[in-house]
Amino acid sequence: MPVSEKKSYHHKDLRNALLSAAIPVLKEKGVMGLGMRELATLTGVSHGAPYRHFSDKTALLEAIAAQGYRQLSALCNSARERYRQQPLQALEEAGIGYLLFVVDNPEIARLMFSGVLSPVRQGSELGEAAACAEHDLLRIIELGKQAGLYADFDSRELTTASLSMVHGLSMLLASDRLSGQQHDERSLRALGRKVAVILLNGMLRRDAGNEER
Amino acid sequence: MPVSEKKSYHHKDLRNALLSAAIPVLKEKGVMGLGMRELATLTGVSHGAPYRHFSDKTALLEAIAAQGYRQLSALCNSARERYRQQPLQALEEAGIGYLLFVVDNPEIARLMFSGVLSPVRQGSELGEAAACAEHDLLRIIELGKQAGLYADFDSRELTTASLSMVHGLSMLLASDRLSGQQHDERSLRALGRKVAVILLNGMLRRDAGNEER
DNA sequence: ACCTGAACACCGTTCAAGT
DNA sequence: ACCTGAACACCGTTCAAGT
Repeated sequence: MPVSEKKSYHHKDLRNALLSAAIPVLKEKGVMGLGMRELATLTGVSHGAPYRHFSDKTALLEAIAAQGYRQLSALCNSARERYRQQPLQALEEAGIGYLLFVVDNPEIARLMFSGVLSPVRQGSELGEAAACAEHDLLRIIELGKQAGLYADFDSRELTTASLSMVHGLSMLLASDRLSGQQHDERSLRALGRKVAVILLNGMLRRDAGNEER
Repeated sequence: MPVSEKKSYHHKDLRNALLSAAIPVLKEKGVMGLGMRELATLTGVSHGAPYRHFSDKTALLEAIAAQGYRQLSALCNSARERYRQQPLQALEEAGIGYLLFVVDNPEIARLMFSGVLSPVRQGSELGEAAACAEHDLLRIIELGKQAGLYADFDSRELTTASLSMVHGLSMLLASDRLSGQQHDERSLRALGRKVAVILLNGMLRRDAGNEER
């Protein structure tokens, strides 16, 4: 029996199969609707099997959230490298990437940000991934700071403000709380840009030739 | 047997008793840890009783979220009336009130904003309360807009930006995602003010004497 | 009108036993 | 090392019956 037929007693990579199976379920029925037993059935395995790979339902959810953070990290790093010489574009691109990710994956974002997954304990896979993503965003802001683009706020304040803005906008969009807003990429990019203008308008120095945009 | 001893067969106001009992449980164990049966026990009633008052666990959670929105409404309206002549102070005060509410009641905020309570169907108690709160915030921004304080953005953009900022900051704080940030009212007000400076700095016109602060 | 208590179908989780 | 299947304690929800 070839690999194509995975009827073998041992499921090749049950761990990843479970994670993959969880995502559509999460999208359709939300966190409260996702069940361990259902996941087992979906991956063609008995209901006890998942516990070889995840100690807990929470552990499974944490693994999914960690994947999400890794996507955010990747996205920040790619924006930073792509616009190495234009820190503002890099920031805007990362912000819009963040926004698109949250809108495309609202349930994963909920997992990451809703706090359902208790106060992230230090050292866990999830904690690592989250801290890493935060740091990757901060690096982008430091880029602009070092280029002397921003007004006299310290980096901490700038990061807090930027993160708050993009995070808030993303979550509002993800929960459909912005009346009459389209969710296609075009509209979202336009909205992101408008909000970015207000934010950057508040962050930038006024004296120099900040006419980069 | 006097009213103090509520051993009577009929619980006087079970509905509100259930809602009150739910809040501390929510704070301690989160949404996933709250059970209908537990709530029944806590209010001294059999496990079937709550279903006379809430068709569903979801209905109970929606009622709690609706209470939260009503608190936000109240807070906006009080800020608007208190600073009727200073639209910026009104906005800042409402924003900080929002922030304090979310930090003090993170689990309720999660209920309100996490989207666990499916796409808010029109006409429900929850939908009404949410729309009302949103509108009350918008009224504050309109106040400043009419006073000609803001730069040439339309009201929609200004509202989106303000709401995103305060909502994002609140949720980040509520889930402890802002490293090394204290949660006492003093620190929170200070943080809120710093972020408000950046935001308003981006929103305000520059020509006139916007030295209100 | 409101509450009780038995009942039902379903969870998450554990664990001896199988391969 | 990994999976099965029975078992356990616990859910949310329903409903006839009580007061």
